[in-house]
Amino acid sequence: MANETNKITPRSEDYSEWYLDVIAAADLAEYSPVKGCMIIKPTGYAIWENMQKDLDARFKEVDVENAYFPLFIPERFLNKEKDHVEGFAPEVAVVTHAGGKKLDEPLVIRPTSETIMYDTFSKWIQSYRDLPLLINQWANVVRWEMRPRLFLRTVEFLWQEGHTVHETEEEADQRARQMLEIYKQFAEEVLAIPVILGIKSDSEKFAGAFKTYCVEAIMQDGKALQFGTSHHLGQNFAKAFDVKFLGRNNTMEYGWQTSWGVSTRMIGGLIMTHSDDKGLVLPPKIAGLQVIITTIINNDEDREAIIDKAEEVSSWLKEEGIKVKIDKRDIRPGEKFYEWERKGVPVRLELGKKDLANNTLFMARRDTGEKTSISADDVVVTVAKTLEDIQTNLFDKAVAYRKEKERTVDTWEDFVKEIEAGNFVHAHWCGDAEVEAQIKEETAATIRCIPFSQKMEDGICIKSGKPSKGRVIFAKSY
RNA sequence: CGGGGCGUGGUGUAACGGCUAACAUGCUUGCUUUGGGAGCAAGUGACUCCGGGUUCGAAUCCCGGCGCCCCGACCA
Repeated sequence: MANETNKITPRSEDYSEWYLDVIAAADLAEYSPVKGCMIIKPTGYAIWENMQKDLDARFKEVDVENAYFPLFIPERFLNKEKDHVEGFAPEVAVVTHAGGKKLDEPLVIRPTSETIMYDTFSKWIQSYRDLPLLINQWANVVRWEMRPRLFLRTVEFLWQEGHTVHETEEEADQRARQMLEIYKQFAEEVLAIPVILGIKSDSEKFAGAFKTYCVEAIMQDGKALQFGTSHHLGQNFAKAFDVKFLGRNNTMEYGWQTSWGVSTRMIGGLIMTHSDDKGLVLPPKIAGLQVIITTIINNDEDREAIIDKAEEVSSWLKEEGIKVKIDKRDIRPGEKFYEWERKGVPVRLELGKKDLANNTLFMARRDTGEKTSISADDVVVTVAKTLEDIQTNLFDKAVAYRKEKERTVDTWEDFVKEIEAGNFVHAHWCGDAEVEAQIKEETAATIRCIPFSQKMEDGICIKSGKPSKGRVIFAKSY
């Protein structure tokens, strides 16, 4: 472990250090020898697996199927869509040599798979009867980013990318928004992260997209995190890759496409939303381990009885589908408590001589730190209810926090002040990209999204003074 | 690529240009312990990142490398 003393910098002192300390203390990940790449350790990967499992089930419910496409993309594929190549050119890794010789055509390591998938889709699709085509892929992608940050921005990352083809523009748009909604539900129900849905301004749009919808979340330092995106690609890629079909009226038409994805970045968001200065805090629904039973053994006579009881309680909980483990290591209790706290296990049950005598267990919850003695007979019900409580409490806390950080301003002075203070600011914007760029230049704030919840109201742009029809959300972001 | 910081036992740190490079922690062994990071004892462990220079003398000062971290531009 990077930091054996496991001291965590308080959030108030240095947010970045706090974030890295939590990751180290919970043993989630570390940087690899290849700069910018990340090694995800078992503890961290377990979280990813849980995310995959839950999302996969949600995708299947809306008829999306999994497939896998190659890691390598012929360079010419990328060049076919103008905005796409311009957007990704600076950050792609290219293989020029293989098999001991120079390749005739360089191979790009996928930064995303639109191009290679759509080349294939064009062969799969003949008529409107082949539509909609709904494909998802779990994969790694590589983007040579300038500055890495564990989970939030690494050179190689794991993600899920969904790609669909539709007969009509409306259907594609609907699908893009449907997947966005699924991300929202997943974020809020499972990760307990409240999110805002909206559409990106042109300058923040995905390279090659017609519209980019997004899911934005707010972290404990007030910065925004793009949690996920869903793009309505229009016919841009279809035209570039010849994704055509014979329509109902017997004419050839280009498909309407979408793509959508979430990545290991979500783990970063999870950490920054819930964790505290003692370490990781995991919502029960995503925790690899929901309950840890720590034995407290004073002398050898009690050892067997305590362990037996722990095993018994553990089996009751397992029967209810609760993920539980017993820590019977022969070390002092405090050491165990601190360790599981750092790792974010939602509920800790302590079992010692006194509990055995009273037929009780001592229960501590990670989110509030609250400790109570509970009856061993009711342990299953109590723990199940507590897990639910923790899930709800974490979400409510995050919602309250977001509310606290949201501001509505009408003057440039207030805008600058609130952005400085690390808030999410609702403000009028005239829609001019140059004004947007100027605001970014002066305050480091970007338009996170034009929220779906935007109320249409006349106003004047905070920067240019020109008329505006509604407020957009500005914030500093990761 | 720019700005800042830092390289000393496994880890975290200390040491005015001057004694055998110190302290904490870890690890090993033994005993005693166990309801919030235990105690005692003995042991283990560092060419002070590399290369040069200044000096009677360098972890310390100078020059040059290399590496790491943070901040910014870029981004899921």
